[in-house]
This record gives sequence, C-alpha cells and structure tokens, in this order.
Amino acid sequence: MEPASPGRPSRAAFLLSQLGAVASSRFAVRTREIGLSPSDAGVIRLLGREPGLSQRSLADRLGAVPSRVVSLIDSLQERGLVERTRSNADRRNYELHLTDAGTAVLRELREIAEKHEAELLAPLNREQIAQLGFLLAQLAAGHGLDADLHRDVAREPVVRESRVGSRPA
Amino acid sequence: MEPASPGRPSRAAFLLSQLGAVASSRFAVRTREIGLSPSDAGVIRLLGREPGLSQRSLADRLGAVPSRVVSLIDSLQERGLVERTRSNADRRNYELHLTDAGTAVLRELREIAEKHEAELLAPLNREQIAQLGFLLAQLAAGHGLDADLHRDVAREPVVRESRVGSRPA
DNA sequence: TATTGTTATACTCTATAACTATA
DNA sequence: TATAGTTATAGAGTATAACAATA
Repeated sequence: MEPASPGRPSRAAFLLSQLGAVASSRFAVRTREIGLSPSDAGVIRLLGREPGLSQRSLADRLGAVPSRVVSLIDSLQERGLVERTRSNADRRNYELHLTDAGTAVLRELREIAEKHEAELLAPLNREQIAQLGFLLAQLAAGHGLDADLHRDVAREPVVRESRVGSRPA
Repeated sequence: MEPASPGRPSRAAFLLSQLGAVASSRFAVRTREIGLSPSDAGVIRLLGREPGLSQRSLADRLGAVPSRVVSLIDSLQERGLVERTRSNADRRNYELHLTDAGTAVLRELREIAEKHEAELLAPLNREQIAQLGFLLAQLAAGHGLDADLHRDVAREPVVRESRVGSRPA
C-alpha cells in the first residue's frame, strides 16, 4: 500500500487505462467467438455505416495504413463477408460492401455490443451509468475523440520506440 | 451518424475502451521521453513498492511470463536502473532492487503520472473528477481489478486467436 | 522431482518501401 | 506526375519449449 504519495491525484487516469484494457479485451473475446478480430469488427461496422467506401478512405477512418487494409479485406472477402467491386468513376478504386452474410454478422456484432455494454456496466445502477456516460463523453470531446468514430486509437505520434538510448543516470 | 440502433445503450463501454487507449498511449509517450517503455515503467513502480522481489514473483504480478521478465530486467540492468543479487536463502532466486538511479527514475515517473493525470482530466472540473474517480473505482472493484495493482491487463484467457475457422455464413 | 532463471525459437501484428495500374 | 491498391520484407513485442543450476 505504498506509504508515499499522500496527496496524490485521483488515479482516475490509471483506472481509465486499466478499465479500457479490460473493456477492449472482453469485447475481443466476444467477437472472437464469432470468428472476428477486433479489426475485423471495426471494418464491418464501418462498412455497415458507409457502404461503398474505398480501401484508401477505410484506411483513413481506421487510422491504418493502406497495406493493412488489403489483408484485412482479403480475409473478410475470403470469408464471404465483404465484396470488392471496381468503381466505374475511377477504376483505381474499389467500392467495398458487406455481403448478405456480412450484414448478418453486423447484426450479431450489435447484439454482442449490447451484451458487452451490459456486462461491463453491471456494477453500476442506472443513474450512475448515465453519469459515467456523460463524464466519458465530456472527456472524449475534450480530447477531440469523435464519440461515434471507431478509429483504432492507441495511435499517437508513434515514435516507433527506438528503445531510446540508455539512461544510466 | 448511423440511423439505426435508436434505443441503444449508453456506449459507455466503447468510450471506456477508446479513452483507455488514449490514456495508455499518452502515458507511453511521456515515459518514452525518459527512455522507458510502459513495461519498464511498470517494473520500476513495482520494484519501488516491493524491493527484493524475485523474477518469478515479478512475473506473476505483471501477468507476464518468466522469460519476458528476463529481457525486461536485462535491459533495465544494462541501463543501471535495477540490480540483481542472488538470494542467500535460496540461491536459485534473484533479489531485484532499484539502484539509486532507478529510484531517481521512479521519482520522475511519479511526476509524469501527475502531469498525465492532470492533462487527461483537464476537460472536467473538480467535482466531476471526483465523480469519475468514484464511478471508475466502483467498476474496477466490480470487475475484480485491484485499484492499486499495475498488472498488465488485456490478458484474459488468451485463446491465442487461431484466426478461428472461416465463417462463410 | 520441482522450481528459478535462461536461451533459442517462433508467431502475431503491423509498418515501410518498392511496384503495377490507372488517372 | 500523382493516387489506389498490392506485394515483399522487416521489425517489435511477446509467447513456448527445452535447458542448467539449485532445491
């Protein structure tokens, strides 16, 4: 119980990190049960909302690099969940769409999200949930997070952790 | 703005995931500035609190595997922040301690944590911060997270994501 | 025989850079 | 020349398994 740090701040930041990790990993467990990685799930949600997206713009929304999107879509296409069709307007582009199977998976995903939400917030009562939702939305807004954007966060400057020099002092 | 899902739940779970990721990555940026990976920081905090820990028990607290701890400690030792001494009681064990330099880094780490906390919670006023702290602590307790444990969460059953079978339907 | 720490190896994830085809 | 998508490659991070020393 660390004797020092008497007047230390609320530790809310650490709790946020930890709970966020728990939330993410539990959601990952659930999506894995229907054969989807968290990235797969993000792509499917995005394509459900914005059908016809190109790989390039999908990459932008995901905060991913185009080559990453190739393998993501390859995999979803192999599984029959997403289809690529060349754009007639600009034949360099694909237009990405959910197949019927993909749409069905999106529905499953929504059910999963609801269960996930309920499980995670189970320790709180209704009023507390509303409070928490408000406070988190406040924080998200304050930090420029679009509350409805499913971008992969955790993607700041990305300084590539060069295991920066020793610091013997 | 997704027209569907009218009566959907609070989305607090998603916000939690996103904000947690933001919190973690911002903290990582700060520790990287003093040459530490997030894991390094965790080890140093733990050794500050429980000097003399063995690699095995450190691994347990970190939720990491012993071989992982080897390279972690190797690196910190090379940088002069941690030292290994053989235990006299049981010569299979090491006793891990922070060096003076390591202790200095721990102090820096605490300053960083305070700045981090302040930056992250800046969008909220004092009362809201207290509220949030309470609600998060409530959640953490409800999910069996020791609020003072810095274990690497994100480590559930770990089903090893065998890219489980295609699901063409 | 069981346990601590170590090494060697392999696997996952994801980014970078060079390339093709369209524009 | 610039952009969409692709491929090949490489790197970081971390786990698994076999191993040596000690108990």
